[in-house]
Amino acid sequence: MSSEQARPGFELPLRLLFVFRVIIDELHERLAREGHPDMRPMHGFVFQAVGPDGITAVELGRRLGVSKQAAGKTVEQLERLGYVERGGDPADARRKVVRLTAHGVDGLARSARIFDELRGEWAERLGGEERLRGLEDALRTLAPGNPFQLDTPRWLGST
Amino acid sequence: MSSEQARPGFELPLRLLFVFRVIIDELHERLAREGHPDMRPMHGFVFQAVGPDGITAVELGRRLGVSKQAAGKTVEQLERLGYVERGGDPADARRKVVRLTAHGVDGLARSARIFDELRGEWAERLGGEERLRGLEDALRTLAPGNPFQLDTPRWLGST
DNA sequence: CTAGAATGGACAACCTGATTGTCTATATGG
DNA sequence: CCATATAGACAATCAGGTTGTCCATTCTAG
Repeated sequence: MSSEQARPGFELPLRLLFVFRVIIDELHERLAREGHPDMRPMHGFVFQAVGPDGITAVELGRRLGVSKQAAGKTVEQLERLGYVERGGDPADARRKVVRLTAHGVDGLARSARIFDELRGEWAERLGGEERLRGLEDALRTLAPGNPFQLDTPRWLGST
Repeated sequence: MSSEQARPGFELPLRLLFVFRVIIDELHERLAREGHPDMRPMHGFVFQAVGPDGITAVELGRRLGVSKQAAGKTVEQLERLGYVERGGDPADARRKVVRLTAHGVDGLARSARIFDELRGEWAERLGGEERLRGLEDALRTLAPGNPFQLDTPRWLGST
């Protein structure tokens, strides 16, 4: 009985990207207000990869899906911004371990807190936590894998 | 009665991006099999902007959120790949209008068809067209705007 | 009608972020 | 103990984007 007009197939992917952008923009707007105006969308992924134990440039490159040189340059920038620092590994003189500074830990913690706040707002907007869970579940159903390993940077860009 | 464990706020955005990637990868895998191995994620946006009437480099740049020079370079590449061609505008000697070639129209049509096929598969995976509509509606609720104007390329990249 | 402003396009220089290739130093395992 | 693998540094290069400049054409006020 309903009108059952077909929706175009490109709507879903466009919406997915658009909502992602809106969310990330909102996150970084709030981060900027809380003392992290230099944080960029990619930094969260890097911080996550660095983790509490630190990481080497080579391993970071692997996780992010880029060359070790590219990972090294990213680390240099983050070092300049005061988010990470590099130190030698006493157990292996070849390795230089990248670790989060206090500032980096702060940025990571604030990101997590803001994401959780935002999640509450999304749930409210959708009319309840259940709806939000339903959304997340639907997305998991469509793409069950682990969404973490992101080499996404240049994936989109390549014209 | 349910366990009600809190989900982290970063799950949703990560899932959104991940599903987007999976969808776009699937699209381009099928496009490659159908004679368009050179099409890239960005091309769809460009084709859409070019449209049936053609467009100038300046206008394309505006729509894509990049400089006219960048838009011009993109057009050069698409021209080299045989997707578009440039011709003069008899009504305005300054303008050079970019138009889709037959090959470009074919690519655009196949993209639309594949997206629609994929949409059917997603609906089935989710357990029905209604579920898919619910997903799309939820995304619209979270970010109501027009998802089209995408300057997304370097938005993510900026380290 | 015409002079000045606005527009479309081309060209050049430069920046950034990535890539590959090469080199050295250090570990590791047969 | 030597051969191989690994971590990191350095250099050259590339791709995609930006700004700045210039010219041709069109539009618009006087």
